Amino acid sequence: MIKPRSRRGGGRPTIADVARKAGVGAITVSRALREPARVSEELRRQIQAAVDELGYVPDPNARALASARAEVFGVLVPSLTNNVFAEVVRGIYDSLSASPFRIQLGNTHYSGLEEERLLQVFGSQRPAALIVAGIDQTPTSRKLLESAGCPVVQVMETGPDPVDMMVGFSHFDGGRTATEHLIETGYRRIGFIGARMDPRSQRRLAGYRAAMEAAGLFDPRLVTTTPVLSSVPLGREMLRDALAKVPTLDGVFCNNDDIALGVLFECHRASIAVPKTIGIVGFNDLDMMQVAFPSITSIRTHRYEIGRRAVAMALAAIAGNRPEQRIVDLGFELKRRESTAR
Amino acid sequence: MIKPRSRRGGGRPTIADVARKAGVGAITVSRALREPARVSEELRRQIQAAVDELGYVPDPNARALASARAEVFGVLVPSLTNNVFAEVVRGIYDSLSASPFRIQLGNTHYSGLEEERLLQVFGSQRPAALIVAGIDQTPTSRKLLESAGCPVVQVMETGPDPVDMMVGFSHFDGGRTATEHLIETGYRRIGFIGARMDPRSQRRLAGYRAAMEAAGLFDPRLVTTTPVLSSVPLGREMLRDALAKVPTLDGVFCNNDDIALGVLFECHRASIAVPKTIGIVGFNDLDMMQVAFPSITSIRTHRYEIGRRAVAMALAAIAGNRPEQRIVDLGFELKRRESTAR
DNA sequence: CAACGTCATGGTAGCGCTACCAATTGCCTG
DNA sequence: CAGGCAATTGGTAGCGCTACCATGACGTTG
Repeated sequence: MIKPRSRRGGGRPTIADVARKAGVGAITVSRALREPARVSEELRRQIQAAVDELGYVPDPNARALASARAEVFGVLVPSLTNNVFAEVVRGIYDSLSASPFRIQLGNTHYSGLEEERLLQVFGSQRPAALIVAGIDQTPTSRKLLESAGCPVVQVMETGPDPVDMMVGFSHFDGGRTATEHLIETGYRRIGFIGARMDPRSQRRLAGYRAAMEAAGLFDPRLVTTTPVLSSVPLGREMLRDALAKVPTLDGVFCNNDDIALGVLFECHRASIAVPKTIGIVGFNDLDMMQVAFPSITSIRTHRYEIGRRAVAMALAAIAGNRPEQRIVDLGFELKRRESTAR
Repeated sequence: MIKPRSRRGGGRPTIADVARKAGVGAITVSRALREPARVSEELRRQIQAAVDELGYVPDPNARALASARAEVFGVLVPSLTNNVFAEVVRGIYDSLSASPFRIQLGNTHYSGLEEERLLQVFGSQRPAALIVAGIDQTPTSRKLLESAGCPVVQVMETGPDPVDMMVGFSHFDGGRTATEHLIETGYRRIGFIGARMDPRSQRRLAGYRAAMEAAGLFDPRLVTTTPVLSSVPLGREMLRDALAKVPTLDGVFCNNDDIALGVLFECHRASIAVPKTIGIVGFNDLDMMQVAFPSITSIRTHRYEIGRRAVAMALAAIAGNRPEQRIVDLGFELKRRESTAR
C-alpha cells in the first residue's frame, strides 16, 4: 500500500533515482553536480550517464530549501519600459546567462513603498545577491537590504554611503557638464526641462543649477518640471510651456533623450531653428540621438556596462573575494552634435 | 546538544514559531494564510497577531517544495530592450503585482536553442503558468511546454495551433493593411524595409507581398532586409540601401517604428520630401510616432493589453475555469498620419 | 435518537535536496 | 610499522512547508 513516488511530484526523476541507477549515494550525485572536483572521474561519468538517461534536472526549490540559499539574483528597477533601465537589465541578464543563477526582476514604479514590498518578497527567498536601482532607499528598505544576508549592489548612481557596493556615475556632474557645454557654446537663456523628476533627475537639475549660477545665468523661470512619466510627446508639450514662460529661451538641457527628441520635433513644427535659435542637449545618449536630424548632443551613459559590472561585483562577493573597490564610478561622456553646433 | 533552530536558517521565524505563539497547530497557520475562509474568525485574528509580531514571511521555497507548485509565472521574450516586448512585460507585471505570483523573466535573444534551455530551467521550478512570445517554438520547446503541467499562453501572435492559449494579432494582416494603405494613397514603388526578420517580421513581409501582388506592383528588388537587430540608425542605412537599388522608390513600409524613424531622419538629411516624394508607414505605433515631424503613419498594436490578457487567461485557468475562447485576437489599427498624407 | 454529513482543527509524513558528521581507503611520515 | 592525514564516499537528519488523513464537536435527518 506504499506508493512512495507518484504521490505528489509529477513523477519526475529525483536525485535518489539517479543515485540508484548509478549505484552510488544520493549525496555523491549532489556533489558530482555541484563540485565535480570532489568526485572521482569514474563515478562522475557514471552519474552523468544516469542523469542524461533519466533526464534529471535538479529541483531548485528543494535545493534552495536545503541549502538556505536560492540561486537567484533579485533585481529592482523603477521602470521596465524606460530604455535606460532596460539596458541595465540587459547587461545583467547577459552576464548571468551562463551562470546557474536565475533572475527575479521587480518593478517598483518609482515608489518607495512598492520597493519595500518587493524587497520583503525577494528577501524571503534568500537570494544570492540583490541589485537595486538608485541610492535613495527608504530607511525600511535600507534595513531590509542590510539584513538580506547577501551582496547588495546599488546601481545607476554613485554616492557617499553604500549599503554594500555601488556602480554608477554622478548625475549632478552630468547635469553640470551638459549645461556648461551650452554656456560655453554661447547660449544664455538656457532652460531645464524635466519629466518624472526622480532623485536622479533632481540631481541633474542641481548640476544644471550649479552651472547656471556659476555663470550668473540662473533664473528660476527657466526651470520647467513635471512629475508625469517622461515620453517623447511630453517633451513637445513641455517645450511649449517653457517658451510660453520664457519666449527668449535659446537653449534647453533635457532631463533625458525622450524629452529632447520631443523638443526637437516641436522645434521643427514651430519652425524654430536648431541649433541656431535654440540649442538642445539630452541625457543618456540613446542610439537615435546620433541619427536624429539634426543630431542631438547628449550625455552618454554606460548603462549596459553598469549592469555587467554590478553582476561581476556581486559574483566576486559571492565567491568570497569582495572587490576592494566598493564604489565604481563609470562616468559619462559629453557627445557634441549638431543640436548645439553653432 | 540539540540546537534545532539556528543551525542553518538565518534564525528567521518559521511557521512553527507562529503556531506556538498563537497556540495553534502549524497546519492551521498555513491554512489561515492561504485559505482564510477555512479558519475561524478568532483563530485567524490570533494568528495574524502572531505573524505581525514575529514579522513572519512564508518561505516560498519550502512552500513550492511541499506543494509541488511554485507561485511563479515564467515569461519568455526574445528581447528586453525592444520597446514592444517591454510593453507586454509591463502589462504582465502590472496584472500580477497584486497577486502572490512572482515573475521569472527570460530573454531568449531570438534563439530557439536559448528558448529550449530557459524552458528547461523554468520547468524545473514547476511554475504556475508560462507565457512565451511567438508561435514558432522548436519541436523540443513545444514538447517542454506541453509537458509543463501548467497553463501556457503564447503571446504577440495568433495562429492555428496553440499549445494551450494564445493572445495576439495577425502580423500578416497588419503588413497587408499597411501596404494597402500606401497603395490606396497613390504610392506605387513601395519598398519593404525590415531588420531582424524574426518570424513576425516575416509574416508582415508576407502581408506586404500579398498586397503588392494583388495590386500588380510586387518587385523583389523593392524588398530590403537584414538579420541585424533593429535600431533607428539602422533604418537610416537601410533607406540608403533601398534607394541605391531602386531610386524611384516612392514609399516604404517599415518592419517597425525604429526603422521608420531612421528612415524619416534620412529623408530629412537627404532633403527627400515626406510624404510628397516618399510615404512612410511604421509598425507598432510607439508614442513618438504621433509627434514626429511629420507624424508617422503606423499600425497600432495593443502590447500592454496583450500582457494583461495573457495573465488574465492564465489566472483563470489556474483557478480552474479555463476561458472558453482559447485564442484571443486583439487586432490592430491603422493610424493615418502626415507621413502618408498626400 | 442512531446514523450521518459538515466544519474546524491537528498530527504525521513526506516534498527533494544538502549540511554535517562519520567511515573507509590508501599513502606518507618518523 | 604505528600514527596521521588527505581523498573519496555515504548515512542521517533536517530545511519549512503542505497533502493527506484523523479527530472531535456539532447539527440534521428520517
